[in-house]
Amino acid sequence: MSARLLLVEDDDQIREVISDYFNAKSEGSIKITAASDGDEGLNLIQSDDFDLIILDVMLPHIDGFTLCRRIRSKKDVPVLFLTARTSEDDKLYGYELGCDDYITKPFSLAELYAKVNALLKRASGTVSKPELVCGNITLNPVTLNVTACGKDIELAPKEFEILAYMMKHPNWVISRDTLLDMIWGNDFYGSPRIVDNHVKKLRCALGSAGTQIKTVISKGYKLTEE
Amino acid sequence: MSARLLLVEDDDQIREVISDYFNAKSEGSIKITAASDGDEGLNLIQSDDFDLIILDVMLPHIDGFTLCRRIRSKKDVPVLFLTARTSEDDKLYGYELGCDDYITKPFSLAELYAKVNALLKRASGTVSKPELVCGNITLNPVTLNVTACGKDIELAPKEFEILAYMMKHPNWVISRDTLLDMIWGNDFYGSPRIVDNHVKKLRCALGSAGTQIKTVISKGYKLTEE
DNA sequence: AATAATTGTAGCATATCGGTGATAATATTG
DNA sequence: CAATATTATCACCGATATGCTACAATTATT
Repeated sequence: MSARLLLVEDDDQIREVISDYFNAKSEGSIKITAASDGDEGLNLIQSDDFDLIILDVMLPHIDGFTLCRRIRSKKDVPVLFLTARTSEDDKLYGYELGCDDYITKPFSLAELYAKVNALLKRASGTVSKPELVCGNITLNPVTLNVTACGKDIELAPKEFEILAYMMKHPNWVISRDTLLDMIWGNDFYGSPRIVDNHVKKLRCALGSAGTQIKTVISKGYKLTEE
Repeated sequence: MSARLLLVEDDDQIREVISDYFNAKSEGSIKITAASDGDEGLNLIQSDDFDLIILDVMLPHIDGFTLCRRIRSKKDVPVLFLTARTSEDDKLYGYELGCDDYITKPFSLAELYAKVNALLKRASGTVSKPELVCGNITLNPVTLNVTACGKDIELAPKEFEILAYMMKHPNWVISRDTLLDMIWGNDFYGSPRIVDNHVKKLRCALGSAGTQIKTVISKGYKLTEE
């Protein structure tokens, strides 16, 4: 899958960091064009086609939401907002996000990358069913796709179900018994150690994102964003 | 299920967006009445019955927590706070939530909708335990997460149980024997000094919030809000 | 039916936790 | 201030929980 992104961001440093990261991580399959202000961004949108636009809410001269509306009047392209937490909360939450999404600063590049991939996939698909995202992992309950660090992952059924349950309850400490109840059902009378086993395989399958599954001794497991 | 909601929020736009969303989504089964300031809200509460109140913490003239206390003096109705993240965190933590909950901006309308439904269900049903808060410490009996000064804390089982017991009885002086009974059970015949040991580790784990556990000489321990 | 993939079991290695006792530090009492 | 009682802290080792591996049993696929 190849995609073209437009990044509208006034801070030179951030622009560069994001561009570099995406170039390296996607190995060229994602191409980023950068604009430093709204006008430049609008011009690029008219002359080029993009699959996704990353938009800083705080831009000089024009704010991201206004720019977004202008973009929408020309093209129907998904927008991912970059926003600082306090200052733009109110506007953001009054804004009808539609099929868009937002990410609040500070954020990790990996997180941004994961979210972008999720949005791209969502946009290319049919329905805009919300995708579960937790740190570097995404799980789509409709398409049943799982990605870790932007890459597609194949999971065995049990592994998938465990991950899905955890993704629905991020940061919850989930006991082995709970998992046995929810996934195996009431008619399973084996040892809870079986959960360990599948969790182990799940961690492996997730690669470096496997560390997001934390063990909480004597309690169970917990899926975290890091 | 049909429910009446009161929304107290000064921003016209937000009020409208929320009202519209709930009307559309619930297909009329949830009726929202909106108030733009605290006084109007109080009047409505006296004249009407509501199943849930959504309260912006930042209101002109009066803050949400104060308003909430006044509401409580009249009616025992669950309250959902809307709060921006950084600015109101401290107050929120110090506030005894009771059967209430809060949601931080920015949030999606779907998220708010889900939370409201959860609260309504909880209120109509029996009980679902809310998060315990004491000073800078929070403990969620459902997710088993513990935070101190806003940061997630990892606790060993015994430490967790001791803290949980104390959080359920803030400001009580709890004897070592009581803790031994409640946590170790009747089949423990060692020395009560063991409690000291775990309390020590607990204090360490809590970092600067560890000072909230006070020793009451010859009596036991006490968890305070400072 | 044969093969492959997945699931469940068992056991050992390893990390973490819990309890003990001694000693230091602190508070209380006379 | 000295004597006493109470609590804090530490290091140690046994107990417990988890990670990991290999293999058997089951199920799905061809």
